[in-house]
Amino acid sequence: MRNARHPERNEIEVLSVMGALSDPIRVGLVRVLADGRERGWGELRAPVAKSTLSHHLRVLRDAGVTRTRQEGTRCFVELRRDDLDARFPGLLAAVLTAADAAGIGADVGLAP
Amino acid sequence: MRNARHPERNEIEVLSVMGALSDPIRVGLVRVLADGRERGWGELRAPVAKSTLSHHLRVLRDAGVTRTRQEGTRCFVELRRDDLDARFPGLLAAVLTAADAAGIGADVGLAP
DNA sequence: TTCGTCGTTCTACGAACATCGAACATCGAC
DNA sequence: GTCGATGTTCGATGTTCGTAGAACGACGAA
Repeated sequence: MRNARHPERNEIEVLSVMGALSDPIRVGLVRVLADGRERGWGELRAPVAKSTLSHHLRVLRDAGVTRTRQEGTRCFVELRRDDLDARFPGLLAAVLTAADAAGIGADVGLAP
Repeated sequence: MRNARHPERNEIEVLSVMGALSDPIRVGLVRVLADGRERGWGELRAPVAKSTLSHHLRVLRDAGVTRTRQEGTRCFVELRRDDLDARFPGLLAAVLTAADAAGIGADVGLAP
């Protein structure tokens, strides 16, 4: 959003990323974004209130996991895969594989 | 830990592991154990009270990150590297590399 | 301008967490 | 049996987290 603080690639901290990826909703969001496509905020579906979804997206953004871009009145979210892979090689892939196998965050998805 | 519950390899959950590895003290403990050697409880040094250290070791154990063995009145702790690598390939290595580079948990060590 | 949409922020609350000191249980040594 | 060492557990405390609803600010459309 407006005061969005996206950490630079070399400012991304592993503890923050681990913390961000220890919640099922947030892992679900990452899974949805894992195809590399940018998604509109309103496209995202999660079993939580709007304010809670905003909170989770903020945690991901602050940790450096996602990037949020504002365009007019709406936002687009994207996974910072390149930055994460460069900084923590193998981490994202490991989490995605495990989450996929366990079905974690399966209740997070996209609008029909 | 007489009632120590060590999850089986296939019971280890990625969210629990991520949560366990999102605290600097616990990451420091994992770094100390990363050489694969089993360590005595009393050998471990961390800037927290004994009860707090016990708590952190329990979190790691419950998550399946470490294994605790009791021998008489003392305990020995060990990293479950094989199980973690088998279940979440690349995860532990990624975290250890990042933690090492950032000096996370550097205040955790071994008795002289 | 007025209205409605979009997403954030504020406020609040219960749950979970990190922390400590004290009390406890267990075991080996004397 | 008694003592000391070793970890765990309990109780308390302050903090952080996940959650929701309400209010807000920014923008586009009518």
